[in-house]
Amino acid sequence: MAGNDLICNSSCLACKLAKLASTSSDKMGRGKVELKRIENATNRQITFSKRRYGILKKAFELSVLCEAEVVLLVLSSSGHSYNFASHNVDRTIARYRNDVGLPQPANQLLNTTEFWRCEIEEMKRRIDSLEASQKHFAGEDITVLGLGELKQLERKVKTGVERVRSKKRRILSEHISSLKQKHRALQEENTRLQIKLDEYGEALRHN
Amino acid sequence: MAGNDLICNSSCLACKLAKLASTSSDKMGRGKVELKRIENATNRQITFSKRRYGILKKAFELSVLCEAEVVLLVLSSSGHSYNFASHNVDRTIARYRNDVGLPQPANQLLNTTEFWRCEIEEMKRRIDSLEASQKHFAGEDITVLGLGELKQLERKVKTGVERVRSKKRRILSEHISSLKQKHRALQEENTRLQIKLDEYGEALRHN
DNA sequence: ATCTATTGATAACA
DNA sequence: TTGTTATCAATAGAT
Repeated sequence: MAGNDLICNSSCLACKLAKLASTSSDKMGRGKVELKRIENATNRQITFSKRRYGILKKAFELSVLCEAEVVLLVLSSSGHSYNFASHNVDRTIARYRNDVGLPQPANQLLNTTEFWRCEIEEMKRRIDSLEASQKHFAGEDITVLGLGELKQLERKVKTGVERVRSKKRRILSEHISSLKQKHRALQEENTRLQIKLDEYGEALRHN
Repeated sequence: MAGNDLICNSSCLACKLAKLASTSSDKMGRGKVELKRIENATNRQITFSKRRYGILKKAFELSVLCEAEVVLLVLSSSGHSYNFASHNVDRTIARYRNDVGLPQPANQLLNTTEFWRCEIEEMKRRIDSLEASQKHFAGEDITVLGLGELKQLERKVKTGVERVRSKKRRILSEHISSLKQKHRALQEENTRLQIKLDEYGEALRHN
């Protein structure tokens, strides 16, 4: 719920979008696309270009067709910024603030700034290292690794595969046995019905 | 041209949209719709609702798929406001201003505390997700995964193993061939030395 | 960038 | 308004 508030401040329609993320998958074009971060950087960039154009067009159309005041800001993860404004960015932002109710700025806590800087630096390092080993698990960017590291990595990844496989097998076999059980139940039901039917026919013949 | 500047501040892709207005007409759904204000108020309202939902969805998808920071503000002509923000409206606006090179309005500049909060929250989330998938790669904590996710994971991990193995093989074979080469070199050296030695012995005998 | 097979969005209608 | 459907638009993957 708190998460939704972050995503949507004044329109509850937007809140539904958050739910969409977990339930529906996005299919478009030739393939299926899960509604989650596109991992391949190249594809992500291409999709970004295409969809960015698409949504800017939509924003423009909405403003023209429905006489609405629209601002769209898009910042890529690489830092580029793109925007559309039907009227004027600042004016629309001002209006939006007015509608939402101006949040008054809080005092700046200069004392903690340095602390947070460190905190953030640390987190960034952690993210970098995690991303690196993530890639290594997938066999990417392993040029930098030496033979010892490779051996260690191989061991880890191998047990990973084993565990994933056994888990998958277990799920599948559970699925299968549940199906078998259902099948058995249906067969029994069938037999029962057949007996009833036979009895009925017998009764009819005796009349 | 001046009109285009109003519509698009930093992205020239958006400028093309203005040209679209005069050249192409928008067809969608059952009928044709000219790209101009819908005169019928009822239809305008209906279209506004539907397209508003559509574009909010697009904004959401763009932010998720491409890891972009997106803000969409829509103000209807009747004064209602709707918005979507992938992260936080104020933060994104601040970044946008920074990118475009505009000075931050004073009240926003002071609000950096909130900005850092968001930043840190985001990093924490990223770390959590990375740690989770890290564990998944190693076959830990995979109880939470469904069959589909397991299959996907298996595929990734399998290619990971393959790549790590082939890299290891390559390193080993390079190592081996370098050893062989050294061995060959030593053998040649040996032969040369032997010849010298023989010549030397020969010379001695003749004296 | 350009081209299609597919899926998505939506105008009109109910 | 909410849903349905016929059509056109957007776009994922391939080139």
